[in-house]
Amino acid sequence: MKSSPLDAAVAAAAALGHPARLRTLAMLRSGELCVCQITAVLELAPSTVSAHLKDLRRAGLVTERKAGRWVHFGLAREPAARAWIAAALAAAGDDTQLTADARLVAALRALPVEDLCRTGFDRTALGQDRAAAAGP
Amino acid sequence: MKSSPLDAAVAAAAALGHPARLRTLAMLRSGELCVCQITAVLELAPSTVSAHLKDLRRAGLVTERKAGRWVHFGLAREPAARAWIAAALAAAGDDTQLTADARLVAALRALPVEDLCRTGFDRTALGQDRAAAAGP
DNA sequence: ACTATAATTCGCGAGATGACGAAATGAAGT
DNA sequence: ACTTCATTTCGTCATCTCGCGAATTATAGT
Repeated sequence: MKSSPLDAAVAAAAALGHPARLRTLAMLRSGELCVCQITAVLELAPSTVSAHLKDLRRAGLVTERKAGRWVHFGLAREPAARAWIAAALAAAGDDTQLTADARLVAALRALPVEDLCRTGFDRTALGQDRAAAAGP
Repeated sequence: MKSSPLDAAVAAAAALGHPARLRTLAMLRSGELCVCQITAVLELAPSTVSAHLKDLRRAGLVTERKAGRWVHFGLAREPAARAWIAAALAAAGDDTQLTADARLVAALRALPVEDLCRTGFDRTALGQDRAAAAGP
């Protein structure tokens, strides 16, 4: 397997060239997330999200950490990866979609992971107090 | 027109996610080039190169300047574009393909454009002093 | 006008990509 | 062992991408 620097750069750029993957990277800025959390935000099938995360990992943009039943993903810490992500997110800037995702992620983090993965996430509860969302 | 910052970033990344387009951007670091010059280096059909350049232009990574019969392309000067290109070329680093392309471009620039576009470029003319370095 | 030619557009075929649901995998909890 | 459930893998389908050659457009020179 010969993977030239050019191929690596092309792979990284291609991985960034999809809204779901770019949104995922933006979400991970606030810390690690498990697949079900990312799935809840993107509103895609779990298998689809898993495939996207696989792409990001193969491009070296993301790290994978298995913790029991869940798999947590985080931003890769290699300089090349950080440069790519910085460039991409600087270009995306203050996109409304990304900021909405970030808000949703913040709400998600306040919930126990188990509840989220089981039931999905009720997006209508966002505007209100988080305690209400944690209720019945 | 519905072009969010996220869409723009995705488009830019997708444009970078192809070896021919990334090689083109690398070539343009040394200055403007016309389509036939880029075609000579990439060794693709003119229609294919034209399509790639269209992609790069629509992504805002490249500028187009018509000068008589020829169309000259150069790197876009917008900050966002420069950031993308810098990130990509830093990641590609000192790729052998890119350096070979750069050498070929240098030779091309020494020729009058008319001769090049007419006959294509005889790559064996480079062979005298460069074939050993370029490999078989 | 006429020709030559740089470049683009068009149409097509082959292959890659992205979405999904169903089934398989693997780690906890009972 | 059995069940539960988060995640992945697999099969499939629709769509997009990339390459080419042929036809078209546009500009320069005669």
